[in-house]
Amino acid sequence: MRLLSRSEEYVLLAVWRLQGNAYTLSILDQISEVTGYQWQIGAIYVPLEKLRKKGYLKKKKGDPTPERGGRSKFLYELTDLGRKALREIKEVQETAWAGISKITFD
Amino acid sequence: MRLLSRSEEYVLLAVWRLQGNAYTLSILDQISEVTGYQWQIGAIYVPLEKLRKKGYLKKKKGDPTPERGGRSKFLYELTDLGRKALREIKEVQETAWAGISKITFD
DNA sequence: GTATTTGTTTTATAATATTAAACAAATACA
DNA sequence: TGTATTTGTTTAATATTATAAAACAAATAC
Repeated sequence: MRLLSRSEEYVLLAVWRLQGNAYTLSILDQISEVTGYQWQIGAIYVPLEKLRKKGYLKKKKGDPTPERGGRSKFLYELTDLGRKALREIKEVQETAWAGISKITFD
Repeated sequence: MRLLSRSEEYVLLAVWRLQGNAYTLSILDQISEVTGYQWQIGAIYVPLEKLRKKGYLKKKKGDPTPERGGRSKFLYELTDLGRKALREIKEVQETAWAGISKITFD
């Protein structure tokens, strides 16, 4: 049983955080904001598709009536499996980081 | 500016945690324990060397007097740069995960 | 001096990440 | 209409990381 890759983790987290407004570009911006540097779109698209195929994300066509130009979005949302995967990686990370405090770093 | 890869992160953390007894095999065991599945040695050795080359880890020959058979270890320890890298990835992760609670998952 | 133990290093392959560009569909407005 | 603009998705080429298995090295014991 392998861990989620780092980009998979961040994509799932961004989808969770964007609640109902998660699509390729908004996910990209979310992750760039959170990590502090600009991610490229391929870094999102590939794991997105992978997560969908694994059943962690559900993809559906967005509203067909955008207010300005531009094609319609594909929105993503977490499935139960996706939530479970997040829960698991969170636990692993808490174990890995347990005990590390600011003091440790001085 | 890129993030540490996941294996780099876990190797740094293991070295920190093993304080003075961090060498390839003990790091491998630490990470396997923390993540809950058996890692292979190549998954450690490569990032170890990379972290050393980046100046995050210092490598030194272990005591030349092991008690039983077996060659002597190479011990690793964190440098200031390594501690800084850990601090940074910790901050990114705290930002990424901020607000996620048990309730969110129910 | 050779078997056993402990540990490091290499190599081949698979999976992920990165970058850049191509492609698609919607609106606006001449 | 029809073409420019905007917003968004998808593909493709390359580089970097991860995985697995095996080879290599150095120490002790007897």
